[in-house]
Amino acid sequence: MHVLAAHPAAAPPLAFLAAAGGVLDHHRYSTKELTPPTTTTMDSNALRQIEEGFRLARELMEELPAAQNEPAYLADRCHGIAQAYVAAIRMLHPPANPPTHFGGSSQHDRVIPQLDLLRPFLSAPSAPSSSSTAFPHNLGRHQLLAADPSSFVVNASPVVAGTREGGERMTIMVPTQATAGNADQPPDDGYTWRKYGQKDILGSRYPRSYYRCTHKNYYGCEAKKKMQRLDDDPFTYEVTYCGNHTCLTSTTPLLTLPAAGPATAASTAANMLSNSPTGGSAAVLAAASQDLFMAAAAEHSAPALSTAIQLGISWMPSALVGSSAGEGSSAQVNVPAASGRDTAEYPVMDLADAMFNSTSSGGSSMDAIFPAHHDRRDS
DNA sequence: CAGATTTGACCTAG
DNA sequence: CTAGGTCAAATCTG
Repeated sequence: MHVLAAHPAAAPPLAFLAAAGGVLDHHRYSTKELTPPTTTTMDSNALRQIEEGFRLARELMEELPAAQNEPAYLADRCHGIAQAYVAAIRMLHPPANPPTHFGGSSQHDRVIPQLDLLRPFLSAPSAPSSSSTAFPHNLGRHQLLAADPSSFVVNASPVVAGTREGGERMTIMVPTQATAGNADQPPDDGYTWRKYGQKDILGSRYPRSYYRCTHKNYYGCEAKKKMQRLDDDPFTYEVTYCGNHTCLTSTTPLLTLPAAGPATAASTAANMLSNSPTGGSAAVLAAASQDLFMAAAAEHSAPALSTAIQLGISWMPSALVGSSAGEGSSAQVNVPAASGRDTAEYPVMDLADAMFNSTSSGGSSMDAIFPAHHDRRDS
């Protein structure tokens, strides 16, 4: 089964939109190209579990304003939601039926412990209080999800700074993850980057690293970022994003789903949970959880899908929006002006990461998948 | 072996 | 000329 994914050029990841204030344009994120659920024969119990998860998430959304200062309560509620989905995962993808993709054995036992990683987000004191906070729209979702929202600082609004190329540039401060083991890396931002240079910067203790989108050669994606540790805080990276992603990477290229089984997309998302290559990463968990919403919705019905979009991308990031709901909701996302691929239908499934980030068996899959764009010029 | 990273050389705006 | 940004060959890695 193929999910063809016409894709907007620079549309922000869904979770990011929600994180930035729950802004979601349902027209932009049309569901028309979803895989029809009619061909699946999902276990009705699993469906009920998914619906239960949606219901709990909806309740939590409604309670959020009142309960925002009750981290323990929120954590419990989230745990309940998570358990509903975990139950669905188990039904859809029992251990006795190991995945054929993402190359691994079932490790569902890891799911629940990973979910606990969400707790720090829920108990985070508050979101950045600046009412002028603006997020880079080309920022991948994982970064927002991975970073402690209390320390996630957008250092500058979109600027046309004195860079050589001009254009949009946004700088954010991203804390390293103390629990991530490898403190040399800031949280994954959901896109795949290729380092193309490193430079010692005058007056800076740490070198600056230059990255471009891994898929530049396939999509002509001009997105770039620079990362540099702060002199006075080595545990914080200053990340400057330049340009928008025009690739299909973070938010769904076309792909081949696992061929068999009643639970294709959902189980794929489940596999992301189970077989995350960066195992234990809250960012990956969050992404996978989001994708689970999307996947479940894709296999459900259109109305449920709408709900899934609203809930699936909202309930977790809302924790990141934080207690200053009023101010937080004022954060605006500068969705790029619609043009060309910007207006394409936005697929809800987000399995690209699974392909590009979660499997090493792809080999020359890019050639097979994107032959028309194969204009690579460098190694 | 393909793709990612490293790193010195090169380019260019100021 | 200098510093920041990019290129590309060498090297590493899975």
